[in-house]
Amino acid sequence: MATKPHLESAACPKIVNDERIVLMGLLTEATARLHRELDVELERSSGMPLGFFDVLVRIRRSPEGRLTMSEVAKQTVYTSGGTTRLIDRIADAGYVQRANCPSDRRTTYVELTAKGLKALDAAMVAHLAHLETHLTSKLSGTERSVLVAALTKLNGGSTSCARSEA
Amino acid sequence: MATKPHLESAACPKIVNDERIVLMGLLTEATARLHRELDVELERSSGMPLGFFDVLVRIRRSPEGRLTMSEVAKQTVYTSGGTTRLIDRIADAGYVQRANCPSDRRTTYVELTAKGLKALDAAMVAHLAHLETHLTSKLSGTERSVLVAALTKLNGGSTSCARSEA
DNA sequence: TTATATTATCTGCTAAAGCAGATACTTGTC
DNA sequence: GACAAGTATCTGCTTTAGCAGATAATATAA
Repeated sequence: MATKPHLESAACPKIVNDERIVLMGLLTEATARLHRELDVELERSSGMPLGFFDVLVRIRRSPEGRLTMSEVAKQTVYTSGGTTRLIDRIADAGYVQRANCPSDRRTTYVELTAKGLKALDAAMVAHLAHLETHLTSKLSGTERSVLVAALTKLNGGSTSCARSEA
Repeated sequence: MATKPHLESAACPKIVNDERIVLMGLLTEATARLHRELDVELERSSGMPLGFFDVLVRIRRSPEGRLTMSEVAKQTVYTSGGTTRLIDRIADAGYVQRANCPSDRRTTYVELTAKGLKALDAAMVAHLAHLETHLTSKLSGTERSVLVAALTKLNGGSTSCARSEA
């Protein structure tokens, strides 16, 4: 073995640099890196994992102040089982609580506790600074708005917020 | 208990819709969703997990046709331990092999096997079609290029490929 | 040279997340 | 009303990834 590198590809020499592949690669890499950096910093400054923060923000943003388990799952792109345990952990930390839905006994609401709201407000301040450093300050205004528009499209047009009139 | 929703936030009512928060949320959600969809489809059409594919592409794209473990870790944003096991799995599947570095006995190269190259070529065809469906067809040409530029900046300017002359 | 610091990878253990099936409830049809 | 189909959530089990420390090799300094 110890095959010398530089095997020749059957199909095409540099299809790996196809725009689509490159774009997806960049998306994956940038998001993962950002996630890593922001999680470390948020945990350090506020003691809250980024995964918790994401959920709290989405609940806070919801018109009713609460989301069903399914809605959490959809927005976070977790499976239902994953969501169950994620919410378990956030509830163990005291930030959210489950509540029954009177009209459909299958569904469970997740809502912020007073402690969760307070923790969210505190984490928000720190997190905005971290975002400024790692995300927004590195992009121009045009880039930011094109990004928002493009990512919104990718998410199917609406993302629980920030729906423009177009 | 059973606290009524709509607690009032101390800081600010709708800071959760701050552009920075929204942008990050979109990035996370879009990437996760895309990853999920593409992984399912690639696995179905080529039997290859997207995580394997990502690594194979990056090795293929490297000038030497091989990457060190550290380089794989950096590009995939995995820890060193995570990378060790990811490469173990890809090697178990027969797609890559480790090779020694003669000049530094600490470093290990990862290179494609003939089987890996073949599998990559096959998966590429299918994956490009999936990317077209879920990613590029949903965006305008301008959006795609702004995205590439912006994400490249976020990754620190160079991403092992696609460096423009600017 | 010898000691010290740094770097590259791997390992043991734990936490997190997926999958598939279970349970409980609701809806639609006859 | 009763049955079939669909939906919402949870559980058991397995895979994956992180963390922190181990090992080994290299680089730096005295």
